[in-house]
Order: sequence, then C-alpha cells, then structure tokens
Amino acid sequence: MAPVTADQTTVRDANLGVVLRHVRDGGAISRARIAAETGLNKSTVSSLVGELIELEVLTDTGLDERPGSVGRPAATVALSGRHAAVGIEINVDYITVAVEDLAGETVSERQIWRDLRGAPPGPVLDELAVIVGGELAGACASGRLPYGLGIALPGLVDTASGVLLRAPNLRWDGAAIGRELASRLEPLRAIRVENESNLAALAELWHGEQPRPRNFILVFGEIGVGGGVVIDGSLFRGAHGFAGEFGHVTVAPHGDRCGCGANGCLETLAGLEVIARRAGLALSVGERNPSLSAELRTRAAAGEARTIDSLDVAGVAIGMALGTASNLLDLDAVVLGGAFAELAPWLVGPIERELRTRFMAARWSPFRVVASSITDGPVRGAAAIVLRDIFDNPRVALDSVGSAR
Amino acid sequence: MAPVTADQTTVRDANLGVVLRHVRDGGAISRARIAAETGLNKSTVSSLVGELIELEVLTDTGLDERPGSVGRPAATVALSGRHAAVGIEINVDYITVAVEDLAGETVSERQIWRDLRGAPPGPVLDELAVIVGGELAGACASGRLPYGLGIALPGLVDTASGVLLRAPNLRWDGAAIGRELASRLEPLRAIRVENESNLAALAELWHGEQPRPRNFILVFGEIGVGGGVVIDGSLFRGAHGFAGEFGHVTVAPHGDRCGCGANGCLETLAGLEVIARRAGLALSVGERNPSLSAELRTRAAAGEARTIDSLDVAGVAIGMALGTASNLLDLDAVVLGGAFAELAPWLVGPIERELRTRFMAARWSPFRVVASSITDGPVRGAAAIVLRDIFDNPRVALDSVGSAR
DNA sequence: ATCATTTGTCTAACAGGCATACTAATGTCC
DNA sequence: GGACATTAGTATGCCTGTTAGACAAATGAT
Repeated sequence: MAPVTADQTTVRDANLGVVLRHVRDGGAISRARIAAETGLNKSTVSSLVGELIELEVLTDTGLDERPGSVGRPAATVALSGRHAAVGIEINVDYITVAVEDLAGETVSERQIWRDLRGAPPGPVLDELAVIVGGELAGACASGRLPYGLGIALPGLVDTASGVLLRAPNLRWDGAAIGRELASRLEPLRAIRVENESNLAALAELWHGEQPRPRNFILVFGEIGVGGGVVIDGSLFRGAHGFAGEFGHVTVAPHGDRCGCGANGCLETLAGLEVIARRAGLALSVGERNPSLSAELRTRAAAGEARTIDSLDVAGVAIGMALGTASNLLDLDAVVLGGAFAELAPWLVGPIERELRTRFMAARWSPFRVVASSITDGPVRGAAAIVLRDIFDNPRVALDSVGSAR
Repeated sequence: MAPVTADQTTVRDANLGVVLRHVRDGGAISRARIAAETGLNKSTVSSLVGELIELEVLTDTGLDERPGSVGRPAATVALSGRHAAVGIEINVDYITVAVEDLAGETVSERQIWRDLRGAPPGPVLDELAVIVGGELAGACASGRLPYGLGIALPGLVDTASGVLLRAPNLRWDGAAIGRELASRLEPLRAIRVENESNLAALAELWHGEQPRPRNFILVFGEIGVGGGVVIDGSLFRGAHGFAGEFGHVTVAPHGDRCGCGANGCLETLAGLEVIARRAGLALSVGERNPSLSAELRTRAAAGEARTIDSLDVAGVAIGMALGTASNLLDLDAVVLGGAFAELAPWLVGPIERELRTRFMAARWSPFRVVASSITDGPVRGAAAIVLRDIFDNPRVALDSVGSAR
C-alpha cells in the first residue's frame, strides 16, 4: 500500500534499463552513440555500460570497422546472450519447450504432439520437468546462465499464484502449474505463468515482422480461440490478467453452447475443430492438429467450396468480434496467429469487410489485418516475458547473480 | 523518439507527486505522518512539503488538536484549493459548466438545456465562451488561480488536436472544439478535450462513493450510450483515446442500423430514446431529456408493464455487451451513470443475470454492478483530468505560475 | 610529422535523499 | 511545579548519481 517513492537508485535503475533497451533495439553500438541518441552524458553512459557488462547482459564486440570514419574508432557493445530463459507452451494437443537467450536467439526448441484433454496434470508435469531439466542442462553446458521459466497455458491463469484457474478445452481447472513445476526443478530466479495468447502477442511485439504495430490484438486460433492485447507497446492484462479472452466475445447471442457456459461465443463459430466439422472433415479422436489445419489449408487452396464457406463463416464471426474489440480497446491492427495465420488468406477478406462497417474509428485509425509469421509465439513469448524482467530493471533482476559460477 | 532518461530532478518530481497525492487521499496530515506512511525520510518530507506550499498546492492548516496525544502537537497541511479548473460538458441536449478546485470542491456549476442536434458549433461556442469567461472571472474574484479547461464531448475525440472527429448524435463531425474555444478565451495553462464517458469514469474514480472500484467500466447512458474504462486506477484510453466505445458493441449482428453505420450496436437497443419509444412514450421534438428519464422512472415505479419490459430488454442487451467487455477488459465492476443511474433498479437485475453466464472469470472476480451517485460526472471529470496534471507532476505543471498574481 | 576529429575516461560540481543530531512543544508522573 | 518521556520538525554531513568540461588515446587528412 505504501506509495512508490524514488531515490538515486531509482534513477540508476531507470537509466540502466534505458541503455540496455537501446542496445537491444539498435544492435551493436558505441558508448558515444548511445550517449548521443539517449541524451545521457558520455560519462554516465560509460559508467552504465560498465555496470551492464559486469552484470553480463552486455559484452564488448570489438571496434566498429566502418571505413571512411575519421577519429578514434568506436568500441561497440551488444547484448551478450549470456542469460537465458526457458519457455513452455502446454496446449490442448501439444507441448513445446524452447530456450531463448537475452539476445533473442532461440537456443533450442522441442515439440511433442499429444492430446491432453482430460489427462491428469501430474504425470504430464513429471515428464515435462525431465525435458525442461534437460534443456536447462544443455543451456548451462553452452555457457548460459538460466534466469527463469515462463509457461503458456490455454485458459484463465492467476498470474500471481501461477494457478490455471479454468481451461475449458484442456479441463485442468485449478492446477497449480507454477508451483508444481517449480517443485520438480532446480530453483530459478523467476517462474511466470501466463495465458498463451497474451504471450503470443508479446512474441509478436518482440519478434514480429517489421513494421510491428504497437496497438494490436493477436488472435490466436487453435482448437480454442484466444486473444492477446498490446496497447502502446505493452501487454494489456486487465484487473487480474484475464483480459483479452477474445474467444468468448458473444457473436451470436442465442447461438450454440460454449465450453465456458455461455451461448454464442466466437469460439463456437471459429474454433479450429468447429471450422473443420462445418467443412465436412471427419475428425478422428486424437486427430493431430498439424494435420488438421494443414488439411483445411490444402482443401481451401484447392478451391473446395465447403471449406471456403466454413472459413468465411469463421472470418465473418471473427470480424464481428473484432469490431466490438476495437471499439472497446481502440486498436491499430489485428495479427492472426496459430492456425489462423495459416488460414489467413481465407479469413482476412471477411474480417476486413466486417471491421470496416463495425469499427467506429476505422476512418481515423490506419487499421491493418495481417498474419503472424511466428509459428511458436506462446513459447517464445513465455521465454520473453521472463527475460523482460532483465530489460525492465537489470540490476534488480540480476542482483548478484552475475557472479554466480 | 529519444528514450526517457532519469536524473535527480526526476526523483524530486516523483516524490513531490507522491506527497501531494498522499495528502489528497488522506486529508489534513502532519509531515511526520506523511514520512511514516510514505516511507520517505522526515527531512525529505519537510523539504517536499515546503516546496508544495510554495507552489500553493498545499497549505498549513494549523495544529492537529486531537486530545490524548502525547508529545509535540503536529502541524498539519492539506490541499489548498488555490488552483482551479473549468469543466465543460457539451451533450446532445444540454451544456454544463463547472469550476472545481484542487481540493475537489465544486466552486460553481451551471446547466443549460437545449437540443443541439445539427446546430452549427460556432454560435454555440460563442455563447459558451461568454459563460466560461464569467465563471473564470468569478473564480479569480474568489482568489483562485485558473489552471485549465477540460471539455467533455459525446463522441470520438482526437485528444491530441482537440478535434471532435465524430459525434453520431450531435453531428458536429470534425469540429476543432479545443482550438475554437481557446481562441475565444484568455490563455490557460492546459486545455484538454475528452470523450464524456471517459470523463464520467474518471469522476467516479475521484469522487464516487466508497468503496470505489479500481477496475471498472462506467456505462454512461443518455440518448447515446458510452463507456469509460478504468484499469488499475487509471483511465484506459487505447491507441488514440477512442477506447471504451461501449455503445457500439455489437449485440444483435443483424439488428437495426445505428448512427455509426453498423448494425445492432448496443445503442440501438439501449439508448434512452429507444427505450422510451419501445415503452410507448410519444417523443415530441426537442423533448427535454430530464423529463424523459424521469418519466420512464415514474412509469416503471408505478409498475407500468411496457416500460418495465422495455427497460428489461435494454438491461439484457447491456448485460450481454458487458459480458463481452469484461472478457476483453477483465473488469471488477460496472457503474451505471447518466440516465442509467436513475433507471438502475430496473436494469441491474437483467444485467447481472447476463453477466453471470457470459463473463468467463465471474467466479474469480468479485463483480459488482452499482449505480453512480454522481449526476454531473462528465463536467467533474473534465475539470479533474486537467487538475490531474498537477497531481501527476506539480512542479512541471505549475512551474513559475505559483508566483503569478 | 602535424593537426583535426572522434572516443572514452577522469574530475569537480551539483542535486537530492538519508541518517542522525538537535531543538521545540506538549503530556505525565512524582 | 519540575523532571522526564514523547513526538514534531529542522539542520548537518554523507552517499549516490548525473553533468560539464578537461584530457588522453587513436585514427585519418594534410
């Protein structure tokens, strides 16, 4: 409850972050240029860079060898990639584990396809912990310092406690994923649990194709439909981190019953299996998702009418929901992620049509609808949200860990 | 584009704000208690309070005369009320002007009922400027320093330029209200233009009844329906300040055409005149709004079935839209404002019913639906949003104005 | 070889918060 | 009534951190 007061260390922390993020965004750069571009004093920058090198988040990258430059050559610094985080995505029918370092490089990634609907969480987490342990060991072996662990889940997550409160598709309601997984692993500095679509949105913000919008909703379509909202370059989480439940926007007030208990949620019209069923595909139990979205794509590309119609119905519903979402959230863009990215060619048309009439500010807002080129958004976002601690406040995040050996 | 770096003045500015807001929220208080409650050092607080008194935002309020206390009696300080701002609400059928001081006191308030639909803005602003000039003169006469002017408008506002982009009900599209009004008045430190519902939400946050939610949507129902979203105690504005257009959430995809061009917006089912018409009231042209909502209230209270049914239809639609809004925004509460506050007894029931089934996180979110007790939200919010500058950063906002005489 | 130019570090000055010591004003207890 | 405890507010010296400017280092141009 005590208000947040400031003192000199607040200033230092803020400026360490400014320099670090500037290097992240601009790549290898000299101290002099950092000073010129941030407005900080040369000597301040020297001191800040020195501390960041000590924390092992920056590293010297030799002299800037650009020809034609007069004067003493600049010694550049860049992100070190020494610190790394593990990202995990547990979805309805697959699990992905990836290790990403501070420089944004994906160190390793593994994916396992398995239908987890109704499976008890315990054994899954046991197995997962073994995999993660292996990845952590691998990261250490390659000289990296594991900073933390991020977990992407397809449902309502209480981020404070790390509990998956409600996952209508997975049916792991009330599972304390964060705590359970932590207890199976060596201690880490940070363990964070978040909704998968929120993390996919973060991945888009961090790693998406240029030009990256700063106000957008990432619509993540798999068996369920989720949304992650980014406003002014930061994740919008709402009161408890439940924001962006885009799949449960009402699009047909008296429509089909949804897993969440309401009627006519977007998910009941635009979920991947719903699209497939409406397109006439027979779903075998345990059907593997990758073949599912690929199958739809193939049929649509071949001009199969029922599939195209089904995608059109989904597109209209998505567009309608997006109109409402845009009116409430004031967005600049929609990014289609997950299976929706693959199916984008057939979705973008109806989405744009609906948006044009339903989004009030359309005329003043340069709206874009694009497909994400990131296929592993949630895992990368999961790693990223953990590493973001370091970019936000390197000294607090790393404290004395830099000296850990 | 240059990143925001910090130095010692940043610290000072932040702490000045912390102390000022602490005094605002806690009322008359001693320097010692400020220190204890904020965690700042006693001497720092002394110095900060000294500067705030010099800026005339705080004032000495004598000794704390509570009996039974041992030790030297405390000298308390409180908000001075020396600085004041004018709030203006231009709505479809009325204009309100109010002066509010830094202590939150409404110094004066005037309201004019007139149907402005289609009226040219110029003459209205001429007349308005005269009224505002009079209010400013009055404020000066009572020893107050006019700080700024806030304007609440029923439509899409470009807050950067102060232009009313689109007001479907008022039809003043593209009017540069901020600039036009500024040119008719003595110069002021700040002129801000905002959507009326956003400002009503701010008023609720600042002046509403306890306990005040910190994550809510204020649904402002008059002839149009608007929404103002507050997340974690601050106004959610979205990418361009267009957020919270709650009246244009789609609730009936193939419903009636709305003034905004879309079909089945909430406004087409729950706007005040729509409710009245559906209840069988004959609307004379230029009918005055206060009699309209009062008439509905009277009939409903008398148990008139058509009126109650009409309100129920509106309530269901509002509840449906709120389910969607809550799923996207993750809210803790709904506050009904404007005419909806008066009609709340007949709206709350259906709203809560719909919300319970449609809001996914309902079980983990202690949701409340309440009626606002503030009848002049937009004007008060308009004044408040201007005064907020001072609370955010007193030194920057007031600079050398404290010495103006 | 000398000079201009640019980089990076060093030093002194300044801003601001903090701990501590001190003075001031009150109530309590004998 | 006076000594003492208690609390409020101020003054002093120190620490952290940024800044401006001086300076040394490293290079290309003349």
